[in-house]
Amino acid sequence: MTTARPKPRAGAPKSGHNHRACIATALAAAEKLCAARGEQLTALRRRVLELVWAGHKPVGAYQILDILRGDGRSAAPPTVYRALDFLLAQGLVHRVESLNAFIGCPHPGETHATQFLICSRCGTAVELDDAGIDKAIDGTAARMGFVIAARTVEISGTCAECRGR
Amino acid sequence: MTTARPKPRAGAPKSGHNHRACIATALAAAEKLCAARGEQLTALRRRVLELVWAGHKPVGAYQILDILRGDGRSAAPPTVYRALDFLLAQGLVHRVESLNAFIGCPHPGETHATQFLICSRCGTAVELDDAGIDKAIDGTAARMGFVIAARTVEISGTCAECRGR
DNA sequence: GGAACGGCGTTATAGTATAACATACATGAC
DNA sequence: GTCATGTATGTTATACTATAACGCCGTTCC
Repeated sequence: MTTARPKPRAGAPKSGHNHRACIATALAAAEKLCAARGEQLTALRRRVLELVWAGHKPVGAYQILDILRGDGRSAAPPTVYRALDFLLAQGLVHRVESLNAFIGCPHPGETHATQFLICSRCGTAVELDDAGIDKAIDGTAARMGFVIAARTVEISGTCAECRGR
Repeated sequence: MTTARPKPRAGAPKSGHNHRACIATALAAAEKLCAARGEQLTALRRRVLELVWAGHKPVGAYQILDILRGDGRSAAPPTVYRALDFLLAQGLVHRVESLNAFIGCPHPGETHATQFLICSRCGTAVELDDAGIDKAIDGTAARMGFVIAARTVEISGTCAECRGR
C-alpha cells in the first residue's frame, strides 16, 4: 500500500532545542530531494537554504544578501532571488507574504497544507499542516465556483512562550 | 436585543453590475462611520477611498499616486500612504499582502471575518466573510497556545466567470 | 569544435514604503 | 487677540524589496 495522507504536524520549536540538528536535517532532506529530482543543489543554493534555516524566523532576501557578502562571496540581489526562486520551486522554502520574507519548509517533498503562526513579539513563525483549515477554505471556494491555485494563510499574534513571559 | 453576529456574505460582483452604486455606497458608509467616530474623512482621504473603489481589483499605492497627480493635486508617496493608513485604521480598506495592494471593504464597521479569493486571470478580489474558516484557524491556534491578533487569508486561483470563458 | 543549456556575475532600474522636517489651519486657553 | 496645541498635509530624501537585461563560464552532447 501507498503512504496515507500525512498527518497534521505542527513543529513548534522548543526554545532550548538543538537548532544545528534542524539545519542539518533540512540540508540533508534538500540534498536527497534534489538528487531524486535531478535538480542541482549548488553550493550557493545550499548556502542560501542554510541561511534561511538560521532560525525559525522568516528571513529577508537582503539579510541573506548581507551574509553572503560577509562570506567573501560576490553577491547582488539577483544572486539571492535566483537561489530563493529555485528553493521555492522545489518546495524547500516558503515565502511569508505578510513579511516579505522566507522560511524553511520543515517537511519538503510531502503534500501538506501550509499555514503560519507568526509571533509578532519574538518573530518566530511556526508552519502548521492543518487539513481542517484547508478543508474549510476548499468548501467555500467550491461554493463560489473558484478554482484554487495557491493559498496564503498567515496568522499573526503572540506565541505561547512569549505570552508566558 | 442587540444585533446578532452578521451572517456570512460573499459579494461576488456581477460583471455587469452598476459599479457607480458600489462606489456611492462605500463613500456614504465611510462618511457615516467617520462622523459617528469623530474622525475626519477629509477630501484627500475620501478621494483615495474612491480610487481604491474604482473597481473590485486591489489597487497599488503608486497607482493611486499617479491618479492623484493626474487630478492636478500635489502628491508624493506619503500623501497616499497616510491616507491609506487612515482608511486601514478605520477598517474602510484592507491590505492584500500577497499583492502589496489595497481594496475597499464592502461592510466596514461590522465585525466580520475577512478572506480573499483573488482571480489571477481578471484580477478581481472577492472578500469573503466565512466564520467557518476563522473557526478552524481559531481552534488550531488555541491548541498551540497562540493568541491571534490578525489574520491573512488570501486564496489565489481562477474565478467562476473566468473559468467559464 | 561548437551548439545548447544551466548557473551565476554584473549593472541598472522598477516597485513599495517610511523617516524627518516644514507648513497650514483649526481649536481652545489665557 | 495671541499663544499653544494638535491634526492634516506638503516636501525631500532615503530605505527596502524585486526584476530586467546582458555577459561569462563550464558542462553536455553531437
